[in-house]
Parts: sequence; structure tokens; C-alpha cells
Amino acid sequence: MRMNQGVEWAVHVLLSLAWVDDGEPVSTARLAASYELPQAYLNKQLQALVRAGILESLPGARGGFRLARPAEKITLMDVVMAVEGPEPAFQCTEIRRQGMGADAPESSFRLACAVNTSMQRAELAWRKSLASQTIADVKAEAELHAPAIAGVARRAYGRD
Amino acid sequence: MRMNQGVEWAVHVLLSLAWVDDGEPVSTARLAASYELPQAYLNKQLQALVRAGILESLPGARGGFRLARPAEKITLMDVVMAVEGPEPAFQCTEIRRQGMGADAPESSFRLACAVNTSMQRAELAWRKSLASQTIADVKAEAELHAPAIAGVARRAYGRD
DNA sequence: GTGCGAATACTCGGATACCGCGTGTCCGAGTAAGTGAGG
DNA sequence: CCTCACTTACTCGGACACGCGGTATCCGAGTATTCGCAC
Repeated sequence: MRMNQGVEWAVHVLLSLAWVDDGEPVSTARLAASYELPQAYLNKQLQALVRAGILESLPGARGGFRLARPAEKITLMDVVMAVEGPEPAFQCTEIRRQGMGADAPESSFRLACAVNTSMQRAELAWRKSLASQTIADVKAEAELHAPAIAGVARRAYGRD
Repeated sequence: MRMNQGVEWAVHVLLSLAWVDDGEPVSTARLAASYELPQAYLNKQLQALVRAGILESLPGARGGFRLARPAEKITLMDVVMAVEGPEPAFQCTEIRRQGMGADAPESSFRLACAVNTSMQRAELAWRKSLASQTIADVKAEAELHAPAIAGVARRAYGRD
């Protein structure tokens, strides 16, 4: 069970765009260059963020991407959902009904599969933690770790 | 990010083996039949549980698998780790050091990547929830949902 | 009837193919900026 | 000097290949059982 690499890219890109506080969009080319990522593939991932309403895209020359809402309103859960899709990691296939339990009365399956319930409980804890952390939080922590980074980013994405 | 199907199988199988409280081993053939799973592939997954010390395997005729320790001492975390491997779902590739940040002083990277920290925090919540739930817990909940199931299982795996 | 040895049937275990999805790339549609001429 | 239409260059967006890891399968090594035979 490995998470898509796009999630890591997306969070870093969102941080970068959060540092560019003016409303100027930043192109995929510049974003890709600043992390040495394959430009076309990064673009593909960013499109998912646009579809999810996290980013706004501006076409044409001087176009690019910018945050669709303030960083305080973007949670890590939003990002993961946008890139990975909404399906839970653990998907119950109801094998309890197969074979041995095939001829059990329907009433036995009224309540949810206990295995699924337990796994979903764990996944919910994961989701809650992701939902409790915003891009702004991560940004603050990053600046705490390396205060120079905000300036570096602003300079890297500046128009000139 | 989808979890291996083997995890679901493994938990169900462990429940089955927990219901067979005597020390008699159950063969892959019987376990596979009781959930209509591909026998050879289920065997492969169970081998992972053996390597992890969760199951004991007995070769030869009348051989099979049985729990290596009581169900109360087997957590869902153990099972997931055994089947999925120990690597975290989110793996930081340190892209912060690439491109834009390539020429930053080494001291900037003394502390962990904030993105990684946040994602690992969420994953830790997931792990803790998994570690807090044992096979015995799931078994109890399943019996609460469908009291008949314990008897059905015992009968399905009986020697005669 | 009893003990022993070989044949047998059944089990796990690892080595071997298949396939779907994440990864990576390319090209076209569309837009804003830049440019030049005309008024 | 100002306006406007055209050219241009740059952007996003979706459609098209590639490769790896999960999925699925098969066959061999090993053991307990079982059967037959000698005593």
C-alpha cells in the first residue's frame, strides 16, 4: 500500500503557491523546475487539484495556477482526496457471505462486517488527522524549521 | 492508494482460526473453500503471516495453519505489517532539496521535512488505531453481530 | 495379532507468468500579450 | 500619439505509451498416514 507520489508533489506545490501571496498565477514549468519534477506529469496532478476546487487555473500566456481559497481552508485531507480519489484504502468485498456463510440467513448480514468496521475505524483516525492539518499549518511549521524558505520561494516564483 | 486484498483475507482467516480453539491446524484448501478464495494465492498470503510469527504452519498430511499466539495478542497492525510490509504509505523523497532549494545551506535541512512530518502524523494515528484492536476484539464484535457464526465456523473446520 | 517398512496422499513453500494501475510523455485548443500599420 | 487587428508565444487540458507491483498459478520438497507383509 503505497500512496501516489503526486500527493507529495501537490502539498509542496500548494506550499509554494501559499508563499506567493499576491494573486499572480505560477506556471507548471516554473513549479516543476523548482522541484525538478517532470513538468507534464506534474501538470496532470495539478489538474486533479483544479477539479477538486483547490486550485484555480488561468490559461493563456502569463497563465498558471493559484490557490482557489486561502491556505487556512485547505486541509491535507482535501489534497489526498483530490489526488488519490475518494475510495477508502480498505475495501470490504464481503467474503463473509461466500462459501461457508453462503447459506446463512440474510439477517446474519444485517449489521456491517466486523472486519470492515475495524479497518474503517483506523482509516477514520487517519482521515481525521489529515483533516485537522491545513496547508497553513504545514507552512508555519516549515518556516519554523527553515525561516529563509519563505523568501526563497517568493523570489523563485516572482514575475521578474 | 488501495490496500492489498490479502489483508482482508488474512483477518478473516485469523478469525476462523481463532474460532477453532483446539490446537488442530486447518489446511489452506479448507480455508480457501470457506471463503471461495483462490487456494494457491491465499497460501502465499498466509506464508507472509508465518514469516511474521502470527501463524504456525504444520507440513505434511493433516497439516495446515494455526495461530502462533492467542488472538488477544494479535493486533490488526501486526496483520497489516505482515501483509503490506513495514514501509510507510507516504514516502518522503526530499524534493525540497531539489531545484529551488538545491543551493540552500545544509543547516536548512537539519529538521525533518514539514510535509513528511504532517503525513507521518496522520499515518501514526492510523497505526495506533490498528494496534489498539486485536483479533479477539474483532471476533467479539462479529459474534455480537451474528451469534451463530462461531458455531458455523467451528463446524466448517472440524476434522470430520 | 503385532511390528515394521514401503507406498501413498496430502500439506506447505517458493519459483514462475499475467495484468491493471500508477508513471511518464506528447500534442492540440485556447488565451493574453506583443507588434505593426493606419488614422 | 492612439486604436485596432493580426501575429505570436505561451499556457492548460486531455489523449496516448510504458513499466512495475499486486494478482494468480503451478510444481517440487517434505511429512503423517495407510496399507501390506513378515513374524
